[in-house]
Amino acid sequence: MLSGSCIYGLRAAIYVAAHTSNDSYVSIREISEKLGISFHFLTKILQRLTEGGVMKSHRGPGGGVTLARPAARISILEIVEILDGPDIFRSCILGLPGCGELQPCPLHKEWSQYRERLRSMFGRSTLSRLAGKVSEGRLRLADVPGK
Amino acid sequence: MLSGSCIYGLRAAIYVAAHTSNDSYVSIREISEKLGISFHFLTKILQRLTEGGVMKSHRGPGGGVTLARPAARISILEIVEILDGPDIFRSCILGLPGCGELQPCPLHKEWSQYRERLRSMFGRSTLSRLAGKVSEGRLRLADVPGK
DNA sequence: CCTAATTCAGATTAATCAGTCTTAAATTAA
DNA sequence: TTAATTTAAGACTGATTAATCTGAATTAGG
Ligand code: FES
Ligand code: FES
Repeated sequence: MLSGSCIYGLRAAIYVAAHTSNDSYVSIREISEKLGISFHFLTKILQRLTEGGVMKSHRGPGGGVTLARPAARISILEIVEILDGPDIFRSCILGLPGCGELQPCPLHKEWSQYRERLRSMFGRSTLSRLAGKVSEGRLRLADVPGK
Repeated sequence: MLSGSCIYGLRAAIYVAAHTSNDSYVSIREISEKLGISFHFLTKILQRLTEGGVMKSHRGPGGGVTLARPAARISILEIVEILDGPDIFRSCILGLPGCGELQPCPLHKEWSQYRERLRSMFGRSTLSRLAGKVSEGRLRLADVPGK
């Protein structure tokens, strides 16, 4: 469903939202260790989120990344569209070009409906709500829960 | 969402359902040309569908593949699970192991709901209904509609 | 029996994605 | 100014998937 990069980016973003307060920076090294993601790989993914306007970064001691906006105004839809491209919510389930514009495929009616629901569900899921769940509840972001 | 092989397999299966009557065989060459899919690649995909019990094949002149059962009793869910594995409707959206068994991730509640809806939608979509749409309506299975 | 048509099987290549490694640039603090 | 810390950038390797190619096995028809 989602690419590996996208999954890592989402988990990292939720982690940052849950572990940052008033614009403090979290180092990529810490995120990679806590979530069990390769450091260098994660660096590139977070760079793309920074370019995409979801995060901002700072170099040097005490640096790292943090959210570019309040977590309540960042949806996972935005992150998914940055990392996997905006077409995953627009493309044909049978891989045919021009879904919605040209002749539909036999699954178009059902699929486009479902696709739109998933999109809006992603749009409603903000980082603050997800991070809140992680902080308060008994939810996990990594295989071995390292808090 | 679905792998390339799976998309090809679905389109081919719908094509067969729409172009076969009372157990006549359709050659893989014909399917590959009409749908614009590499012949040898499609051969392997249809082999897996044959092993999976969805199709049966016959060699020699006049041979080819055909559905192993009436099209009304083959759902695209079955095809997807053969070609992409049964886990795509069971796995965590954040890629964590043990979805539904271990601690849930922050998106589990929403995701597992939509996942189940998609699964049942696929289960309700039989080859006969889809092939019917293709035959009667103005729907397409290939980029350049070659009937 | 012979030939053409066809699926089956395996090896090989190409492309994409995931992950690693090395070095540079920026920043902070002593 | 120097050293330590951190992200940025790019080259490189490895794994998985997609696609191609070659040849064998099976079958129908003359
Ligand atoms: S044309 Fe296939 S889903 Fe829209
Ligand atoms: S644990 Fe993530 S979707 Fe179930």
